[in-house]
Amino acid sequence: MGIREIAKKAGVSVATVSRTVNRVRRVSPDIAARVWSAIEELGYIPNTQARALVSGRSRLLGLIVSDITNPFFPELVRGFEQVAVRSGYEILLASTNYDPDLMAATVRRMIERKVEGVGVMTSEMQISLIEQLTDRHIPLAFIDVGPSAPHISNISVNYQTGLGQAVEHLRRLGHRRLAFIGGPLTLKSARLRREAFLRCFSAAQMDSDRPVILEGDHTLEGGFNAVQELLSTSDRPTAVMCSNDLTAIGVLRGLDAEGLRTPQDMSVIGFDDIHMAQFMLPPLTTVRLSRLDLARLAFEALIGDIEGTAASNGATYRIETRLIVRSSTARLSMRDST
Amino acid sequence: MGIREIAKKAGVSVATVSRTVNRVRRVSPDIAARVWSAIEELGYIPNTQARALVSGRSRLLGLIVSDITNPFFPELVRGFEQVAVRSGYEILLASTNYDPDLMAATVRRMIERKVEGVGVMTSEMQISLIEQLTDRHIPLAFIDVGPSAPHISNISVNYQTGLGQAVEHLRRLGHRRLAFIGGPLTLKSARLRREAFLRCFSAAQMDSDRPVILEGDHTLEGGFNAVQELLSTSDRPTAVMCSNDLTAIGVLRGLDAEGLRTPQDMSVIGFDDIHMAQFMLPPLTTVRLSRLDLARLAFEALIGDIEGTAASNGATYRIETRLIVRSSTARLSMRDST
DNA sequence: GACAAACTGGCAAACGTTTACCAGAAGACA
DNA sequence: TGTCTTCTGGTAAACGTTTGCCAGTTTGTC
Repeated sequence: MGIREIAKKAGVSVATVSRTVNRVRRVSPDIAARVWSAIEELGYIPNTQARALVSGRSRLLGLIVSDITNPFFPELVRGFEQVAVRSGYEILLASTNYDPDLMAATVRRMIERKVEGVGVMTSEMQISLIEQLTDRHIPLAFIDVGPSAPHISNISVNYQTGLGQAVEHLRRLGHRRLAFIGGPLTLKSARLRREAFLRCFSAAQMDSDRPVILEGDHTLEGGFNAVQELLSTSDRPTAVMCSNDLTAIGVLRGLDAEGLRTPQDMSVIGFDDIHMAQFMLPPLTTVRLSRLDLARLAFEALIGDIEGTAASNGATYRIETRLIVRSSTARLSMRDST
Repeated sequence: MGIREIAKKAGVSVATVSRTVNRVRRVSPDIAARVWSAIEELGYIPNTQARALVSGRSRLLGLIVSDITNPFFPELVRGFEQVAVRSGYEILLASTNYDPDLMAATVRRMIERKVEGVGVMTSEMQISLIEQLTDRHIPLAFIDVGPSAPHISNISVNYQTGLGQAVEHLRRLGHRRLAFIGGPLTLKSARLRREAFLRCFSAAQMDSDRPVILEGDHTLEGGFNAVQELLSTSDRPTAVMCSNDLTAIGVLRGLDAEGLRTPQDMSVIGFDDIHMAQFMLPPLTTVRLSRLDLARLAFEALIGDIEGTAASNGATYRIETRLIVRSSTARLSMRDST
């Protein structure tokens, strides 16, 4: 079950077996054949740990997400896994559930396992933790919120495009009073989305008051609960933009609970375009942020740094967003336009 | 950065450092203190690979799911991860996407990484693959479909209870013509659900024809597409039971597309009770199968076998299901009862 | 006070690989 | 034919830990 047995069975040295398996340095065809058949016969599978120990390469990548339960992430995880496995890497997944202690423990686990890089798909990461990684020269790929430093790549999401299209879409439908339900303000990525929305709102010249800004928490419950608050505002908005799809789905449900219909009584737009969005009632108009692209970019960033093929310090990748119009938005009805 | 540096800094041997870190065999308090402070100072983190190599324990568990994108699984993964990490294990996640080749590759990866056990949360596993694992004495925990053999545990889901409650619920509401949208017939777990439904149907004495049985594929699209077929049957059913929640959600959407209302025109019941089910419009009546319990049981089964605390061959664990009534089911209206 | 038992620390051999270095054979070239 | 390369295979030293064994010291018992 070890390389030694194979060597003995094939009548060669362990070095030759290793070289055959790894296809490094020519080994004569007949000997290689002997080795392969011995491997076949004994069902030998190399031990990655030993391999990693001596070669210094674990071929392990960390992937940290904030909440695996949010459908956005499984789609991202799948993309990341696919491309990683194809390149011979394994992935170590961790869901931190927005808990800083868990995050710290996670980083430690990743270091213990000697990951060669980690994708951080969440914005809650203390500087000290980042340093623990970079001090050990472990490349990091952040989405949006990474500091710029050597061995840290950033996938920068262009919220502006999609959000701009969304606001414009609502404006054309006659909406003037808009609301925005954001994520927790402690999350930098949530703040970015909110700020981008605000900019788009200004740019659209709605000739109206400032939009109503509500704080959600990127969960279904958060969206549901925000509806009460939304409806109790004086001069009630006619359309609401949400910081993610989960929030929007919660809003849909909340509106229904209050006896309001979407989109007749309120237009709703989500963000992310999770697969399920198109199966909602009504199908959700939302801004698409491709998980597959995100996963690919994060992986490429990491690999580029690890294998030294890319400029290894602080590359920034850009990713676009765009509006997908479905049926949760509609022209403002006369009754509401007052 | 290795145990050697710590030893030198603390003025002790590597053995002592190892023993201090692992808290095995008393080491005198003052020496231990010296070691710990050296560790602290140098920011030493042990190398798991070296550890695993010599101790023969990787503290790695495999978790194979069929489709990480199905919300049922992330919830399960999270539970599994939580309890595993708490016990000092790491988890290697793989999503096979129902692809046998991917499954084979996955098994190989798991063996290479020397996992100590694997939870198989999918039913597509060829005998030869199972053998690859068991030949190496790697414990397996299956849900529903595992063969019974040494080192193979099974979590057996009692579909009967929940499904029975569901059928009875529909019967009381006056429904007599039922449909069932199953998963792919190639999936054993899908077959089990279908058969359990059939048994419950018979038991309920519906004094009617056999139910309409449709084949779905456990996806949103599958549910959506099945609706056409469902509506085109002669003597159209008045209620439909789905093999999982994703299918049910697809059905909700499909019915809406056909201009039918749920539950007035058709009652719908799902299976799993994914978190999102209660946020559908209407909130989905469904049969709950606790992911957390499932995860816990699978983990316990594995650990019991690994650490030899449990009867190590072929333990079977049982898990219950129960109906959660929400709003996607309603009393059969006069118009439909013919 | 003598002897045994129990502690505690160090030395060195594993664990299963990769890989630098070496040596012999074979081919190239004059 | 002699010398210089180029190939190809083997030997053994790593990689960073754990742990069996040994030895020296302390504690306990009579």
